[in-house]
Amino acid sequence: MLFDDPDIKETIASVLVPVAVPGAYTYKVPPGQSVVPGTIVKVPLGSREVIGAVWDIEPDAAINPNKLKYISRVYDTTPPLDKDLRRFVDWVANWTLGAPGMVLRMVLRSEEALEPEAPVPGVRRIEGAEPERSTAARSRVLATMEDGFAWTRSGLAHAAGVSASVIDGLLHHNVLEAVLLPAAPPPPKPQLDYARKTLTPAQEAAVAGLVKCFDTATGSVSLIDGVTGSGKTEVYFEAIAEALRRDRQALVLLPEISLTEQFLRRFEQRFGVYPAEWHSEITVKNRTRVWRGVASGDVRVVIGARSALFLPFRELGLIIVDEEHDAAFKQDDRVPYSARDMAVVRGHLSKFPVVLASATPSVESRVNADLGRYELFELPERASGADLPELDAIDMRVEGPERGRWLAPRLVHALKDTFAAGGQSLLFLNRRGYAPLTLCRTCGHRFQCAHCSAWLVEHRFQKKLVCHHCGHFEKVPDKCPSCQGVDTLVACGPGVERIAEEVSDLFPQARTLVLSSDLPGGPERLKREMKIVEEGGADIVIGTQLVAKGHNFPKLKLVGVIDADLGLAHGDPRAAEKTFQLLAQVTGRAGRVHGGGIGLLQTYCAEHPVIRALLSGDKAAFYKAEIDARRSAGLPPFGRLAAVIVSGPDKTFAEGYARALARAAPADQAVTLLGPAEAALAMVRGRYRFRLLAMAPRQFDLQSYLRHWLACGPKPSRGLRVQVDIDPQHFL
DNA sequence: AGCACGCCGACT
DNA sequence: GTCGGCGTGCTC
Repeated sequence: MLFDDPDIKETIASVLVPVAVPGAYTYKVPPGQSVVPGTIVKVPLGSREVIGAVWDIEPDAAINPNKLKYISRVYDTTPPLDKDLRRFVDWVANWTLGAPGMVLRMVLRSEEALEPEAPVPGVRRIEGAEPERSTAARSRVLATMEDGFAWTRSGLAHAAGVSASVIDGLLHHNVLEAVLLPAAPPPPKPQLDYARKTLTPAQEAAVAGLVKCFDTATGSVSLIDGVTGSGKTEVYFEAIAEALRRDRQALVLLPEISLTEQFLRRFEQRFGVYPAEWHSEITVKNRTRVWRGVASGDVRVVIGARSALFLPFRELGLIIVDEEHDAAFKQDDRVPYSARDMAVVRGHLSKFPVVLASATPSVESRVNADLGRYELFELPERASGADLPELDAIDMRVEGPERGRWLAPRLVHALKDTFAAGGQSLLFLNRRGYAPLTLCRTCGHRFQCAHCSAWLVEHRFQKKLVCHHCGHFEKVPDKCPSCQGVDTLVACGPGVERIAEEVSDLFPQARTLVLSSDLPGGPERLKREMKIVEEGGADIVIGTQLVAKGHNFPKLKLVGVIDADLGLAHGDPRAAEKTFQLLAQVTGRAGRVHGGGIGLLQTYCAEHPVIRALLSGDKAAFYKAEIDARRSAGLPPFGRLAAVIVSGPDKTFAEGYARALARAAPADQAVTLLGPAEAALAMVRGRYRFRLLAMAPRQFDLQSYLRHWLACGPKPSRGLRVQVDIDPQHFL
């Protein structure tokens, strides 16, 4: 036999397996089979079989040849992963200090897609055959089939307006026969000139600039900074059209699944077809279809969540990251990566343009634009010509409401006027529940979470006290657990439920609606209510941060922010930035379509740079203040870096890596290497911008510092975890 | 004794 | 990431 011949050396290949091991494993290639780098294979690993990809066909001499196993299957109908994608996987693994196999796992997320496409079962008329007994339903089916073509069972039932059992009956009586239809045809291609909109001069300029980026042989990054309603989407569409014109695929990354739906619709209006959709909640069938289509090139445009960045595009030529400042682009579990940053990397490796867009860019992107690393396109006006909302602060120390009320008189007046004029108002308060703190007026007892030190938030609708940190909840007791006093508990401070109470008190005739993620009815009800608001079926809406993005509210005239300072006081070094982004987003919704919007911010510190920048509309002032503030706080000035936490048994490797990073970093990147205990302290003091993912269970010091953190956050797990939060721009 | 659970190393 | 081995501690 061929492979017994000692003269013929067996071919071996290194294969990346989807497990957390540092590198590729070596396998023997079965005789008669051939693989190339990128070929997807199935290999035995321990007691199971896993999907992996050939990473290298160089023999690795270090492994005992007797230990080598055979590749058990070669997926030769699936195109091998191309060089750029393999480099990208390695790059991300290297950046996140993760195992390359774990990154590859994100690419191979649809095992079904590797099987050759199965033909679809269908039915066809047997020529000349007539049913013994004809019924109305049967005749409708036969009439529908007049053209002689084969149909799918459910498609035919639907078209003829009968149930599938009628078809089964006809099959049984040999009037129809079962046939196999060729698999679904590729999806229709977007039509470049289907409905091109007239663009404003600013939009045209941005489009022209982006089109030029396609000629940059090295790839480039652009930042579109456009106010809410400035028509960023129309600009993306023209960039996408350019990519398609150049026979390249395009990818649009959105931070949240809930935003995809309206994006899909708008894409359809522009290009006449729906783009492919990719996120964790699509069905297995669609997932398979999109994965295959992207790899074959049949799918030209994908709209997706961060995981879409790892799809095996055949000829990707553009990535657009919408709402680039959004923290949802960061993945915290498994491989911790920032999809926005890794999109920049993927574009760099494959030399195509990447577009970051936001009405409130992150500080690091703004700095990159200021330094000329990114092209900057500004869209300062609304595309509809509507004015930006007029914003004003209500200083609660001067014109606050009476005790026990939360809406300042001026805001109440504005609500009254807006309601009288038939406009819609939104009261924004980023605090779920009725009241953030409950205490006993007799003994001062405060309700605290048993698992962490956070206050318990009263939820009056649900009659519960809930910890918003870890999810713990208990029933609202009828007497104080400390002094046994009856009816002594008082709610302190407002939550959306309490604001709603005040609103129905003040405006009993108005249609009010609370939008908060924790209300009974779940996501479906929320979706319905969003729609009601969209259609103008509510006069006063009280909402938490989920009203900040997504749906467009055309009738919205007034936005009142209840506690504009909320979030500014926290230790989070990004607090100012996050607050600015959130408030700019939510107030930007007022008068978005028809203009004439008003925003009122209730605040206790009207001089805060965030509030001042919001009121003046001078974004540049905000960014300047923020960069200065970080500098004087000893934080890395450009919002890019921060710290590398090293913990776990394999410290040597991570420390070596961290030192190399520190050495390679330019002078403006204060890379700091912290041991676990220092890291814990630094985090408690809010000195560094990093997140803790997990840590080795044996790090006692760290655990005692962070008991609270651990009680609420991710479970400790063994092994090495390192979080690097550094802009990769310098390392490209 | 029997097994549930957590820890840990191995996986080519 | 997943499996299997092993020790600990608790229950039918």
